[in-house]
Amino acid sequence: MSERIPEHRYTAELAGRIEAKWQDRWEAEDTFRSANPAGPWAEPDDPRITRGHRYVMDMFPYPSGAGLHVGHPLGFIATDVHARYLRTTGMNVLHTMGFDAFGLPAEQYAVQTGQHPRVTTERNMEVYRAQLRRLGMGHERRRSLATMDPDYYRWTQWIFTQIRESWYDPEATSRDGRGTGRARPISELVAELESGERATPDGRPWAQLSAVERADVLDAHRLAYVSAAPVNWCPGLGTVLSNEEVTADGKSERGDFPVFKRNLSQWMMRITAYADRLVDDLDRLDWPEKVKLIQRNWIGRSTGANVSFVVGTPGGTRETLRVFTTRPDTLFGATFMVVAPEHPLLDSIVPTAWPEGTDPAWHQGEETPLAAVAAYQRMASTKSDVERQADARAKTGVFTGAFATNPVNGARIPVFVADYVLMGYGTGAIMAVPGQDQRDWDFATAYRLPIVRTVQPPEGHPEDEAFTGEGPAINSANDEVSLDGLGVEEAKERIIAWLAGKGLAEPTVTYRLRDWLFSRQRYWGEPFPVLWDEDGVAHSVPDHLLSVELPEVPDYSPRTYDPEDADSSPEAPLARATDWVHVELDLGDGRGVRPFRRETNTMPNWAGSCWYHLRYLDPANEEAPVDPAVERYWIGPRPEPVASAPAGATDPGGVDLYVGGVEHAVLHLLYARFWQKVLYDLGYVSSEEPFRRLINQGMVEAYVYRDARGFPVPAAEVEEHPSGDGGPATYTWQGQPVTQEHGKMGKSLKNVVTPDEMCEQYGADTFRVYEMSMGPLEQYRPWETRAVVGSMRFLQRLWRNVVDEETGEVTVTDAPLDEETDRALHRTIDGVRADYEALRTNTAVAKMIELNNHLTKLDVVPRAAVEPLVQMVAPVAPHLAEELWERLGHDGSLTYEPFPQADPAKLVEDTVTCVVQVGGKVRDRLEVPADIDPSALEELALASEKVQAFVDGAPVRKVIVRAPRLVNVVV
RNA sequence: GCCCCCGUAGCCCAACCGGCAGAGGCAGCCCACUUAAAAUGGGCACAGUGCGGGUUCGAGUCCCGUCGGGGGCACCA
Repeated sequence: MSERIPEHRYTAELAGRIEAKWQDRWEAEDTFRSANPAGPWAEPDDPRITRGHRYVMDMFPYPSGAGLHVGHPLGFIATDVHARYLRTTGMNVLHTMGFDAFGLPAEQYAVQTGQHPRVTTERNMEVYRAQLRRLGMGHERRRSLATMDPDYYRWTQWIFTQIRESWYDPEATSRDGRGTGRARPISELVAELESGERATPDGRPWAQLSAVERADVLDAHRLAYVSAAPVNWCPGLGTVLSNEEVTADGKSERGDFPVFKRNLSQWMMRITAYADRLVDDLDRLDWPEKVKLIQRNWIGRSTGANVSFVVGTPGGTRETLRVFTTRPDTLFGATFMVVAPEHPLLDSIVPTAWPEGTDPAWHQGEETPLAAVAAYQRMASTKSDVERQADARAKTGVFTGAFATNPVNGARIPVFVADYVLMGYGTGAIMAVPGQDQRDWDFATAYRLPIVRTVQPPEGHPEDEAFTGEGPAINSANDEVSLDGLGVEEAKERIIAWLAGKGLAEPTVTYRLRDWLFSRQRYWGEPFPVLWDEDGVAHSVPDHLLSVELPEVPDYSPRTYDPEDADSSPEAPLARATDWVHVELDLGDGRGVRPFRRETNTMPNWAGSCWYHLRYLDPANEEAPVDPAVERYWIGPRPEPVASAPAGATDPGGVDLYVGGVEHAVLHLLYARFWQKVLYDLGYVSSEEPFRRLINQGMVEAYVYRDARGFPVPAAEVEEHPSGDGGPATYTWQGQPVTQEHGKMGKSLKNVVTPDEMCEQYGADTFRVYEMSMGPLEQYRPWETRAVVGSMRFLQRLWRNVVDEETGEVTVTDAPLDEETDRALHRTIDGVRADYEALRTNTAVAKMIELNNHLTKLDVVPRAAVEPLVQMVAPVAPHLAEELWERLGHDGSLTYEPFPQADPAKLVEDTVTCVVQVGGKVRDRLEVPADIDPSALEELALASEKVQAFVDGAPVRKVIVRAPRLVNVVV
């Protein structure tokens, strides 16, 4: 250490000592402990219980082997600052941190290093814990959890069992009595089937069904069930994936491997049963509109009607072809129909020969329709979804040889098969209305099919395009009903009513959302609490036998394949643990000890994060995932709905503040909402939503510097050369010019900066202040190490305002504040409180710097000003604040010291500067009493010499007075 | 193709209900301290709000168009 640096200067080194001291102290004193009203940790007498409560939460991290870079803690610091602020208001504040320890990244890292995932994950968690501790996080340690702990996943498995042992009854009254639709125990369904109150699918009495048949009936209702269906198979990851985990271009979200559709038997969760509530309840949440929109798009609710068409078969019988349409009003314009290549009706309606007189262009060069359809199906089946989308422009298809009858006009219309119709949406069949749908128009043009407009396009609408807009119906009448002249909405209502009267249509809602594929063929996840008996019937593991612990296996790495090998099949690593798989158990169902085979799939990593917000509340509870009274206290509905909620909405409950990245807009946030609603329906929780308020923190980006070849160069070694004339700066690396751009922070871009480096060079408090003053929490912002020094200087000045750098003596005076300082102090308190309240930490820091700079200019710093400042700084720079607080002569932590109060009397100025405008332009400024009368002010303004000069004798048309700040003279 | 968000000093960002464009920080320049440099402290300068219209007494703020950046959905019937 250089002897010229004053001994008691606030350097990184001193900051480091202070920070370690207070971190030890907080831990030893359990400073951040919050109180529970009930459950194993009940402390109902804690005075905070009745003073209000706040639950502040972060999306917990994956403990990856790479550790944290400076971008990761941004949200964590923001919630820590907010939670620390809230504690100064006397409230009971819950803020903790856990780990999303299961899942692909942890497993892949373990595979790379050749060690058990538990070992590497434990180690990574230790690194994370140390890094977060070093940043001064006020997390409540006893509430921490990791999803891989058997004590935790015991309850994940328990919840799975609840979901599997339930079914969705759309007729049941909802729990709040305001609507219909609720999950109910499967036992109630069994009772209905047993008593005959509800008929079995084929009408036989329940008692006559075999065990397997009964299981099939129940599986059709269970909220977690096994189904054989086309799923996303990702050979590169060796597992199947949910729709949410596949990107729009058909790659795995993690790893970017190709994904193929394979028909496989997999576990599903019936999230579609909750589609309506998942959409509707978004209105009751205080979430970014963007995230709500993403969820609405993903669920993709669309209302319309199913309409039945009659199709003749080669055997002379008639089949019904049902289509889904959002535009039943255009039915008179339906001139052909299209079914998806996978449509089951194709087996029965395709004739052996082409009908007389059909256009040879429809035959695709095939001798018979059977051959043409088979060839087309073959072609379509070899194309992946991605390829089908890539060919989106060119419409292909073949005539099936079959004709349907348009129910409104009896027209005989041809049925085509084409891959622009998807089996997975609606009914897999459409009525094609080329006049009002551009895709149908394109197809009709290519196949020379008739086009009838049934909505009048406006003038100037191109002749060769479909018209999809609003307009009066035309060409839409038969003997019984006419739509002509009606608008789209009225026309829809009238035609549906007419069709419904004949049993040909019913209003229908369809969704883009599919059921959630819930099984994975990986090792590092929660085992399913499911046993298969010798008949192939699945049974839930009884609750008292949970948890079903992950077995040790000789090789836990999954079997992965050539990423392009679409024909490979998943193979669960747990299947290799044969001793674990085969068990003999008594399920307590009266059938005694029987042999079972354990389910060998594991849950996706989303399972653990679906309910961790509940477990944080009551982590030591061994009777339930969470004590109901504890849940109700912390996250139960509040009396007032959120501000953005529509009239009449009630508060759904949930975490008071949840902060995390927007990348979980679907996935985690959708899945967690679904589980919460099931648990709510079953009566285990009082809150209908997990997260009442959500904020997406922005990403910390970093500058990327590239050389002439375009390769990134180490950002830390780049030199900046400001241009003399105020223009943009230039940059060099080792003397050669390099270009600057924004990018992510990452190893390959050579621009990673870690929080550990920042603590080393500046201290954790400086790092926290810098991150919080870079801009609004939601915003993306570039990291700039050079700029961190500004935050350091602020804390240094604050230190110096209290402590003599040479002697270490406290230098504050007990003299009263001068008027200016007093006003500045109260203005700052008022502003900073509001900023903390609204999570505008960047402007809070600016206000504190301003006050501190003012104090710096005084000869001696008054205690009465600097003590409140230290308190205000505490949420962002907690260690420094604690240290100064102690040196100022206080005992104990200032964590719970009440936030300073602004005196309203000191916020109002005696005199203010009034701006006088002439024609909207500022022409004069007047010092006036703050409570000046508007007419007196007007008089004063008009009397101003400068105003007189600009008015220049012109007649004054109007004077706008906004006392006391503004007068505008209009001439 | 459709939808959403964002454009303010060289850079990161403030600006409440439409009312003086600037709170704070970085970089720059000057000064003090220093043998010198760094660090530190003090001071100074810098934009009329991407662009074009409109509403208004008055627009960074509201409306329309346009350009640029970011994101979501996409043969969804």
